[in-house]
Amino acid sequence: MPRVGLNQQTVVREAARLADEVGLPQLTLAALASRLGVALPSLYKHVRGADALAQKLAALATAELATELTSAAVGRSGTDALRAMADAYRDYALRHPGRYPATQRVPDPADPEHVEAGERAVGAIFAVLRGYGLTGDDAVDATRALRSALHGFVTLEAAGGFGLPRDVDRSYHQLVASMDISFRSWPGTGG
Amino acid sequence: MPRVGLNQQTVVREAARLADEVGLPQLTLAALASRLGVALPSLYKHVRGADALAQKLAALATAELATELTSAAVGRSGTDALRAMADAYRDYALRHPGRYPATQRVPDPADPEHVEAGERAVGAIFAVLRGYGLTGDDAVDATRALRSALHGFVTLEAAGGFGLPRDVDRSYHQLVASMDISFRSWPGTGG
DNA sequence: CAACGATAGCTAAGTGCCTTAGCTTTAAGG
DNA sequence: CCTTAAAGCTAAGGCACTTAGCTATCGTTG
Repeated sequence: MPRVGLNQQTVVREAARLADEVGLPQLTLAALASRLGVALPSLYKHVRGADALAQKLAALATAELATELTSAAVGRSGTDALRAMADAYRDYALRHPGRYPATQRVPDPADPEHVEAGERAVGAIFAVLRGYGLTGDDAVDATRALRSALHGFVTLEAAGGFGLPRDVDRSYHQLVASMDISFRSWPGTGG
Repeated sequence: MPRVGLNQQTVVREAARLADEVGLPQLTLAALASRLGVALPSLYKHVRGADALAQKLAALATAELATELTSAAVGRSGTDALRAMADAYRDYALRHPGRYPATQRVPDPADPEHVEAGERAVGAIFAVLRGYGLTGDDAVDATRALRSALHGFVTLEAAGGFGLPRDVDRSYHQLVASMDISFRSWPGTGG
């Protein structure tokens, strides 16, 4: 029995690939072990268990998403930045149907990389909203609004929740355009 | 062994109650059977299996949500209707943490009541948007935007995704206010 | 180069959940 | 009263997760 030479990173990375292929709910330790060419209990040498794997996968996916959001916004501002970031967000969700839902897990305080990834993702959104002059409580509200809109849209889209034939790309761009208008005259009370 | 006298409706209703108490993922046939005072396989006399139960629960919850949305909007229009409906939406999600995620399941074409419930829910939103003068493709886009925003918000809220101390109620109202503004000058190309 | 120790990976075994098969008994109706 | 549909049961198998304990590999060290 030659050793395969796994470590936590290879296991989590393969879990991410598998999740994208078969869907997050179908990501099972059994399937992952078979994919990696080891017996199921061997995975426990690298990951504490199924829940811990899900958490590490969340950290990985959140970090990836944060990086894509950041790099989409770099060098742009205002409407331009918002559109680029929104497109990057949806692209990631569509390209990674298994990883994306994993990003919804709340960062584990015991995993610094996970926490940092979450902060980076929210920070990227915050930065774009700064370009609209939004700060303080207004920025918090606007960040929540933008996250809600983007997350809600891609979730409903992925779930097949949009039944009508109307072009989904176009609906998304309309949504982003409407958020752009909202941010220009954010209805905050100012505090 | 006295008969308990179950039928599909009592089973599904109890499943809904249980889901709200313990969370949708923890709604298990074993827990439900024990709650109803029967052995687990007895449930199969009333429901085809775990997946069919989830579908019936989705139909129930979707119908309830549709009813609440409709009754919130009745007798109102414009901003007033939008606010009332948005509040009803979030109230339902918060009061029914197990039922609400069940509503995200795509209606089963083989279950007319489920399909009808889904149409009723979307129809309620459509009706409110008609009050903003939105019709045709614009109404489709706006409906998707509103669903995305509301669903995204309550999902993130329920998942504990809003870490900062800023009042969540207020953020929600800001989101709804911004959607209201957007709908007044919907950025559609006109079709 | 040989012995050692850490550990990757294995088999075995137990739990919980879903599902099917087949039996028993209730209770409704002729 | 007797029949019968079906409500509910026990038994048993499958799949997923987890733990315990063993084996063998490989890097390190004497």
